[in-house]
Amino acid sequence: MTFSVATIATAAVAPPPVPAPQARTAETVTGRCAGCSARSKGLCGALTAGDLPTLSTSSRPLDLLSATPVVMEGEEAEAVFTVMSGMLKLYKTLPDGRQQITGFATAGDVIGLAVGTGYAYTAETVTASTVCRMPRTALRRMMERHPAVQGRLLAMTSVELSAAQDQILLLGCKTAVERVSSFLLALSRRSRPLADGTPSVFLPMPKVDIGAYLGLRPETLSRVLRKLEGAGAITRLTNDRIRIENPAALEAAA
Amino acid sequence: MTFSVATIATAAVAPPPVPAPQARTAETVTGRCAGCSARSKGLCGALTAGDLPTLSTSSRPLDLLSATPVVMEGEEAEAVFTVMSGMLKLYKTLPDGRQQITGFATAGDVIGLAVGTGYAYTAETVTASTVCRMPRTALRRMMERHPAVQGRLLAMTSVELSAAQDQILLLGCKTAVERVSSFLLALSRRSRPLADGTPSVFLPMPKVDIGAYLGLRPETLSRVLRKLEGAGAITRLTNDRIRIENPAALEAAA
DNA sequence: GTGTCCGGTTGATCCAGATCAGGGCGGGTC
DNA sequence: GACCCGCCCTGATCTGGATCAACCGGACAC
Repeated sequence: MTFSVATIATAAVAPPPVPAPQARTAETVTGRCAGCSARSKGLCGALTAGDLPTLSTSSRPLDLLSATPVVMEGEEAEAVFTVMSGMLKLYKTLPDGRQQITGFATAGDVIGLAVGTGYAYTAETVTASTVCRMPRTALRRMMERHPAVQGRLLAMTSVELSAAQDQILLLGCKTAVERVSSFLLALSRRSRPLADGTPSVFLPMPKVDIGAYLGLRPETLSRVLRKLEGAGAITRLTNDRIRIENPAALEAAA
Repeated sequence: MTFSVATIATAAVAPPPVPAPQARTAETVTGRCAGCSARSKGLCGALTAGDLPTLSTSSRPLDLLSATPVVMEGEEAEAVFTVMSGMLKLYKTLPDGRQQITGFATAGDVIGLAVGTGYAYTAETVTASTVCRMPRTALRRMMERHPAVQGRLLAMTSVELSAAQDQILLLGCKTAVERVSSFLLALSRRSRPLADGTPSVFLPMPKVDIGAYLGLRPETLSRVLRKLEGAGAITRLTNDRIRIENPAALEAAA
C-alpha cells in the first residue's frame, strides 16, 4: 500500500455508475463473504466468522468494466467500497479541468470514506474490477458493534496519510527522474517478482495517468523511462510491464 | 485546520529537545488540564471532566523557544504532543538535505502520531510555543478506556488526510500564483479579521518556510506577493501580516 | 483489405520558476 | 556609535520540464 495515496475517502454513492454494473445474483448470501478473496484485508479483516452473515447481507459485490466511475468528487457519500480485484484511480479535478491523481487502489483498499458528507475525490476503474459496496449506515453499525473495525479504519487512514505525505515530498522536492524511480520502486515492493526472481512492475494504467500521479506530462514520463532503460536500471518488457534490472541504481536515482 | 497538512504524526520522543524545554512545576496537578486553553480541542476534547485528574498526571506542558525541535523524523515515537500555543512546522528531509514542509501546526493540533514505531516527520517550533507531552502508552490507555478518543483520533486523521490530498493537488497542478492564493485564502479562513472587518493573515514563519510548504523558492514567493499586491488583491501591512483586500480576486487566482 | 482512432514516442521550441548575484534593512552585540 | 548577521527584496540569467507538432503502430470497424 505504499504507492496508493488516497485509497481511503469518505462515504458512498447513490445511483449505480454510468455503465450499469453487473450485480451478482446466483450466490449463497451467507457464504459469499466467507469465500471473498479480500476477506482478510480492508475493513472486513477486523471481523470474526460470526459476523459473515450480517456482512453478506449489508454488502454487495459489483463487477465493473474499465473506465467506470465509482464515486464522484463532491457527491453525497452514501456508501464505501472495498476493492476485491482490478485497479482504480482516485483523482481530484480543478475547475478548469486539470486533474491530479492522488492514488491508485487495488485489492483490499477501501474507497469512499469521507470526512464530511461529500466524497473527497473521484474514483474510476482503470481495468475491469470488482468492488464490494457497503452503505455508510451499515459501516457505522459495524463500527458501533466492533471497536476493532474503528481501529482498523484508523490504521488504514494513518497509512494513507503517511503515503500522502510521502507524495507531498515527491511532488514538492523531487525531479522527474527521482519521481519515476520512487514510483517504480514503491510499485515493485508490493508486487511479486518474475519467474526468474528479478523484480518487475505491472502498469495497467495509461501513461497519462501515471504522469498525472507524479505531476509529469506523458512526454516527460516517456523520456525518463527511456533514460532509465539506457542507464540499465530497467527493461521495458511490454507496454504495461517493466523489469527492474538494477534496484540499487533506482534507489540511488530516487 | 485546512492548511495544516501533517499535523498528526506518530508517537513520542524520549530525551528532551536540544534547547532544554522549561518544565512547569508550580501548578496544581489536578487543576492544570481543567484550565487548559486547548482543553476542548485535540484529543482532550473527547474526555469528560472526570478524566481530568488522570489526564493531568499523564501529560506535561512544555514551554519551548523558537527553532526548537520537538520530534525528529525516524526517531522512535514515544509520545504525542498537543500544541497549546505558538506555531510549529512539520517537515520531511531528503538524504541530500532538501526539505519539504508538510504542514504547520497551531493550537489544538496533535503532533507525533505514528503509523509504525518511528515519527514520520520532524516537528520544530517556528515561534515560542507551548506543547503538552503525553506518552504513547498513556494515549493507548486513554483509547482503551474511552472509545470516543479513538473516534476523535480517526476524525482528526481523516481531516489531515483530506488536507494532504488538497496539498497534493496544489503541488501537482497549480502555478505559483495559484499556490500562494490558495495558501492565503486557507489561512484567512482560520484567522480572525482585523478590527475594521477586513480579513488578514498572520505569517510568523520565515518566507523560506512558506516556500518550502508550497514547493516554491523564497524569491518566487516574494515576486508572487508583489504581483498580488500590484493587482490590489492584498496589502502587506508588516513583514508578517497581510491584509486580504479582495478575497474574490484571490479566489479567482486560486 | 482500408480507414480511423488512440496511446505512446520522439523532436523542436518555449517558458515558469530556479538559480545566481547584489543590495537594503532591522535587530543584535560589543 | 560601528559592525555583523539574517531575512527579505530585486534584477539577470539559466534550465527542467511543458508545450507544440509530427509520426508510429496496434486495435477496431467496415
